Amino acid sequence: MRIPHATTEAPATRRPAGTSAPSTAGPSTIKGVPGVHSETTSTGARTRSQHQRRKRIVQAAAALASRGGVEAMQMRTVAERAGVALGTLYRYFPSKMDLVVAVVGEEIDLLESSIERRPPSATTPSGRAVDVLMRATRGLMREPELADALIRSLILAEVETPFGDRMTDLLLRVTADGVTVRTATEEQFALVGSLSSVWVQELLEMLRGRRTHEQIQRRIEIAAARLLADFDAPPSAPK
Amino acid sequence: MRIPHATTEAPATRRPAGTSAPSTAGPSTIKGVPGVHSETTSTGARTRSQHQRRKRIVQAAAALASRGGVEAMQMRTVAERAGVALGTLYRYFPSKMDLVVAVVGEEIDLLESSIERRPPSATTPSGRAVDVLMRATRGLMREPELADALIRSLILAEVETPFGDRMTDLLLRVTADGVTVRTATEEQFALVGSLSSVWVQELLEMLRGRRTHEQIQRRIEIAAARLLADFDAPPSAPK
DNA sequence: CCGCAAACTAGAACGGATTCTAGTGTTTGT
DNA sequence: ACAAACACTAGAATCCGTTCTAGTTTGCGG
Repeated sequence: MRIPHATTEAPATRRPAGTSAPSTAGPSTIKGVPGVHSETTSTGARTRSQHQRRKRIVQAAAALASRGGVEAMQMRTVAERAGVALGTLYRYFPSKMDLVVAVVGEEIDLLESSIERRPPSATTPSGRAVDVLMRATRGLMREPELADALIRSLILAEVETPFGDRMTDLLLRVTADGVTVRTATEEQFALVGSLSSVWVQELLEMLRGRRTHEQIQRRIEIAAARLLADFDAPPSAPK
Repeated sequence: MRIPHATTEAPATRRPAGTSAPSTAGPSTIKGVPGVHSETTSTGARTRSQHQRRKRIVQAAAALASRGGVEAMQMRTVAERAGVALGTLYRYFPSKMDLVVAVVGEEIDLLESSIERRPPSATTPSGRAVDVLMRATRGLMREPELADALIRSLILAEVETPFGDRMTDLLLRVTADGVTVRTATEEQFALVGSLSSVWVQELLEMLRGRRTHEQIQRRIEIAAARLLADFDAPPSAPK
């Protein structure tokens, strides 16, 4: 029998030692959780312990990435810090990128709730859009290494990109009152999406050290003023 | 600033060991190398042979990338196909990314000369911009694997890449008559740059299979109409 | 022709992501 | 309670980018 390597802070797994189920808050669509092929009937306790394991992994990953960027976030190290075996880490996140995406998800959640807590106060739609984007920029740039890792990885993602889409949705909500992804016209969607594209690229330029905060703000303002002109003063509505 | 024509690089000295440079020298750290960019046969055979070697390398890389993408473009394989040793390959291109950048450079050269040969015929600046961007899109999508590899790699690049900049310059030239990177106002530059950003992101979406050719065209048109409105009908100069 | 320095070659070595192996708990169905 | 199924672990193995080593070739100045 193997002795539990107590080297890390979380030996884990021996005993889930959990409390009563708190009804598992949070997003139920967990991506890399093992045991997917099993029917839904299974497991109350297992799920919880797995939940915690996953959480520890993501936390360890974020901590490593926040200083040193992706390079510092090595799979072996993440596994070690999280107190799981490398194979287990790969069971939860089939690739490094999946792990990065998970970390990003948390960041976006943060921004979203921040905006709910304190909505943009500008009077014009484009003003509110700029507000949101600059707030997102500041939030991301608080941990440049992390931001760098996250942005790049998301752009690379083969499939779904929760980033651009969620940001577009966010912008849509703060610019056009009551409009959501489902009710927006093709044109509205394209325009807000374009603004989001511009922001992403500007962010990248900033991470490359080719933009200052002020330059980004200026350029976003210029782009927003043009792209969202119809939102600010709808042509169908007289002034 | 350095050279306007990065198409002629030459072997440079090795970069320092240790971690990969975070944001140091760009892809073309040119060091004192016998007149490579000169057609003059002064120093003779060596230069020419190096030129050819470089060409063979880039061709081999492009050929490999055009099917199979970046993954298929393995440094060992490139070296083998080009008939050079791995060490030599690394002397010419200090990293895989530098090689990718070189391949992209050729693609952009192609587009540039195509545009010189047959300039966009639309009457409005935004129309010409859309023309150029769609032509670039078609050109790139002719080799989707290659395009995918190139675009992603370039966006990921730590350092500056000639991609966005050259495209922006190109757009500037076809939209505002006689305006170049050096003479454009900050606003013009920001607007054209934004359009370029939108295009890049749309291209990415297409590569992800989330856009058709027509959708891209539509969205680019929408964005261009707004972003380049002042170019189409300058507020200061009545038509 | 000589010798030097840079460029080239073949191949080993190294590092990090990803995969594979074998074995040890742990959960679940009956 | 027992066995099949599954989650986990430690560690070896593999793949590919990059670096390093040692020896060979090439071109140029003298």
